Amino acid sequence: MSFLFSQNAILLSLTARIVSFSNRTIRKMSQTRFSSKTQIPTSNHKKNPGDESCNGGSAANIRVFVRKKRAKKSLEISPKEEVKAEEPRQQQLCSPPDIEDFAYGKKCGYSYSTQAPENWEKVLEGIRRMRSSEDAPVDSMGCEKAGNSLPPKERRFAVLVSSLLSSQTKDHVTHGKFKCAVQRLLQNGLLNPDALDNTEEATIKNLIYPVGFYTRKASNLKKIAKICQLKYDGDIPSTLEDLLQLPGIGPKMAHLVMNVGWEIVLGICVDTHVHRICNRLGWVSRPGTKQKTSSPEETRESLQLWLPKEEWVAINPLLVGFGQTICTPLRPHCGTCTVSNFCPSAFKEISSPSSTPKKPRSN
DNA sequence: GTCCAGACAA
DNA sequence: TTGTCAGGAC
Repeated sequence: MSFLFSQNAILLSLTARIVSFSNRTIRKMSQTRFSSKTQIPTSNHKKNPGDESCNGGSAANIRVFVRKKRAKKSLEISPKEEVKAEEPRQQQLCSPPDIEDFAYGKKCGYSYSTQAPENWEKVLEGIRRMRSSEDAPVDSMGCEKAGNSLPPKERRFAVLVSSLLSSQTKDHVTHGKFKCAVQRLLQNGLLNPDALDNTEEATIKNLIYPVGFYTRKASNLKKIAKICQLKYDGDIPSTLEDLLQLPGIGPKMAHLVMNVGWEIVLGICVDTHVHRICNRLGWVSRPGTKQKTSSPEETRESLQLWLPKEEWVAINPLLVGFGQTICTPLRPHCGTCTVSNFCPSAFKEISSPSSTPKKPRSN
């Protein structure tokens, strides 16, 4: 009984996590200049095309790692050293950017627009107000809430596992299933790499069912556990590039885990909601054009050039929740959106007849 | 039948 | 770039 209570307590205590984390991050960022490890990792650091030297997380860098990852036919232990040997890094060819320096990209000769869009602060504030009720699925789930009461190493692994399980799910339908899956792993003592590594894939699959793509996720979880055991002493990788080497971890997840697991802000975690909303608002564009960005990675690169770093962590849950309830992919509820007057895309897509925001299901 | 969400393979 | 993955809502 007390065991079950403690499990529930862990899950319940997760809610406070993101608030304290965001506050800590903002405090930390306002107190310190960027160390080499927390460089803003955008391509605006490049002095010329092909110069990957400035940071560990530019979109170009990520594309290189993703290509390498895809080139691997086997998903076994990642060739971390090999990758690093191929691409020796020099630190910081460009000077570190100021948080306020929106023109930083221009300084480095990059062609993305570095102009902060007009009224972006009013829009963000308006979205914050719309989101104040915290009724979006993202407010009650999310990997940042995982393993809050665990020791740091286990908490980081829990964050990684939760990220993997929660991704690629239709949130308002499946977030209950996701939470149950994490809880089942926890209750079976499987929220650590050692146990997970020694558990049959079929068992993991049964425990995480019915989260989306459970078969592939079970397989990836086991591989990740093995890699963490063998290469990172039971911890998770601490750099963006090493995280990207893990099976099933792409740019979005890697940034999320760096932000939440390691509390190191290397970039904005851009998922489909952030990507869609930033484009609808006209906040991002393809380099040298006014066209919409074509991928979340391109959105991240463009957004990072002007959005102050204080907002980098908070913008994801803010826009994800907004995208889940009001600025939905299909039939956005422009009628109830209080910032539609600032949105160039408002009322241009077919709105739902009622124009009322979709309430997330509470399953 | 279409959509969703992110990684991956072809 | 496109299809696949899982399965429920619409």
